[in-house]
Amino acid sequence: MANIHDIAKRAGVSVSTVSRVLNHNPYVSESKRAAVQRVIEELDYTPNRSAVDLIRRETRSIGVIMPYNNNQAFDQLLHGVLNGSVERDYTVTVLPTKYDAVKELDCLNMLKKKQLDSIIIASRSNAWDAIIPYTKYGTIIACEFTDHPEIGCAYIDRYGSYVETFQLLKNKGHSRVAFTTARGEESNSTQLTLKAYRQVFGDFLPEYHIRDCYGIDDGVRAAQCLLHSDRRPTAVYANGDEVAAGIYQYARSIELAVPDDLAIIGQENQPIGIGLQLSTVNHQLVKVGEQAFYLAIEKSKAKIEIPYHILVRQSI
Amino acid sequence: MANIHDIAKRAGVSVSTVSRVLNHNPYVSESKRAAVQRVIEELDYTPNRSAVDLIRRETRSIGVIMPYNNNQAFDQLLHGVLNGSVERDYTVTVLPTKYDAVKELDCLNMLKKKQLDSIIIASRSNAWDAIIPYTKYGTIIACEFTDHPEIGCAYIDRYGSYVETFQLLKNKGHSRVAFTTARGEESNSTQLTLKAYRQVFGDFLPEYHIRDCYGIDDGVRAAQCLLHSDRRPTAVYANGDEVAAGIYQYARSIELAVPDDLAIIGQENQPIGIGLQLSTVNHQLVKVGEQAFYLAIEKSKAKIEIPYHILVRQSI
DNA sequence: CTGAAAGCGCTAACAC
DNA sequence: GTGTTAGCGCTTTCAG
Repeated sequence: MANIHDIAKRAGVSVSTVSRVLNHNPYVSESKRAAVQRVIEELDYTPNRSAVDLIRRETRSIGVIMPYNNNQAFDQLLHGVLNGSVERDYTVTVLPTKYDAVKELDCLNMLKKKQLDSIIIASRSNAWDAIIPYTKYGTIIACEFTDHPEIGCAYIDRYGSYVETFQLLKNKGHSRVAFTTARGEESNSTQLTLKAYRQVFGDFLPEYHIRDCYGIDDGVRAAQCLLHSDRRPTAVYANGDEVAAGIYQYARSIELAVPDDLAIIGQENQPIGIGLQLSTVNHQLVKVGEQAFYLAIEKSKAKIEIPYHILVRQSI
Repeated sequence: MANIHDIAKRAGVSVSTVSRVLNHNPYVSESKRAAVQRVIEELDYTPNRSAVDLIRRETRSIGVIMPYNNNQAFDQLLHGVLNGSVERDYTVTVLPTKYDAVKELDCLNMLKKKQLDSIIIASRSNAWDAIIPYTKYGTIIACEFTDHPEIGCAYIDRYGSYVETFQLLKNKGHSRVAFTTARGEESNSTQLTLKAYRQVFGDFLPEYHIRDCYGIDDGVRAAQCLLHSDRRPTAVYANGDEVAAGIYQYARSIELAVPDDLAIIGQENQPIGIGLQLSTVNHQLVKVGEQAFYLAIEKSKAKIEIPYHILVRQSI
């Protein structure tokens, strides 16, 4: 493969001139520019990206830390990041961690290797204290709120969203309200869900909290646990529309009417919920991803809140 | 940031020795190795990845070309690729093209820039003739069969799968069979679907082919077109379980019984189909992705077929 | 075992 | 405008 010297020699100019035409530097005569351009095409030359990155000290590529990629919510987020990357000609690398804290740190270390300019954390396992030191090596953007000054945030007011949703259910006369979460108390979302629940309803039966919910099948499992209880809940707030769909389906299968016997509301406005006419709260994760991307490339430490919308359809 | 020279100086050795310990070269005395190691920790040193890539002439990172990331099928494939990458310590970059042929070529060009060692094509817009030239710069793996000797393939026998599915429907007594596809004739899958259909049923009513189907809502739309026709189909083969779910739902909403009034079979064994007990043909896209990954890192040009499975559940 | 030295391919002062 | 030159941070002969 030809390099910049080959081009220079063949075009009868210096490497600086070649570099200048490559980088659209205006201080090149039209004749030399044309000559260089011609040779570039003749030799089918393309600059070596590693060499450019090395000397420029940046890669124009960013990473997205997410536990899984086969998850609707993370996928929406990634979609937003990709939208931005296409727009601004960045490259995005997906960094799956499966919630392994050590692996997560390895990913952050790519900043130090100068392999990535910045990293967007869709969800994390490490405490902020363990993450902060890496801000020394590159930009770190969180998709949740944290007041640490070194971290830019594109976040949703989850606590507000959860409180508002539970309040909505309460206003509709529900007092026995169950809910599902993905992870347990180690998760920020779960913590906020619990806090919001207590804020609205006070204490709750532990059996009203179903964990490890990700997809439809988990929703079915949740419904099985919930709907045969003596104190069957009259409403459930699911942590995603797929989970909500599973609950819906199981409820229907045992002849419960939605929303009369059981009100259901999900999250993220996913396709399946649209189809089933399930109410949902749309956290606009695609927008969160887009915003996170822009914060990342601007090396911003701003805290940007993305508004959420509660969509009331047939299921509550 | 410290570099290899700083480490060498401070440890009282040459850069070669530092490089050796970095790369676990056995020809280093224990004492020097220890000294170097200590300084590396003292100075919190990590090798610069661009410099390493530049001189090694490889990046240990691969790209995945896919039109969208918010698509269940591509997502499964990507998931497989990521599985492999975690295992073998590679990095994966997602290259969304939105089926823009020019953008697709730009992505392939990352091989030439030496930014990526190889590229997996999940779905393409360009003809093979336009793609082949890039094999000169790196490994290209396809997730479909092509007999070109320069391209490694991890593929499913789609034609066989489609024929078998249509035949299954025919054996069950269906003669009015409709089907959905994502893209039109420019797509390989669509072409094979049409070919398989003709093989089993001979010619068909154009109205039995619904295009642009990706999610549940497209399934609903397809059902609306299909189910009010004079020659209403008695079965439909959907190009994904989400689409199948949309069809299922609409059918139920107009009081059609599944499978008695309408048989439905989807593809990819997606969560929604499991929930709805829809029959499906599982093309094992995660395995396709994993296999594609291994072909990529081994720079293999092998053609590996991944078996598919027809899962008969309640809907046919 | 160890070190000197020659690059990898490119950018960016700096001098003309 | 243009060329010379000094790196960027690393690996890898090649001698010793």
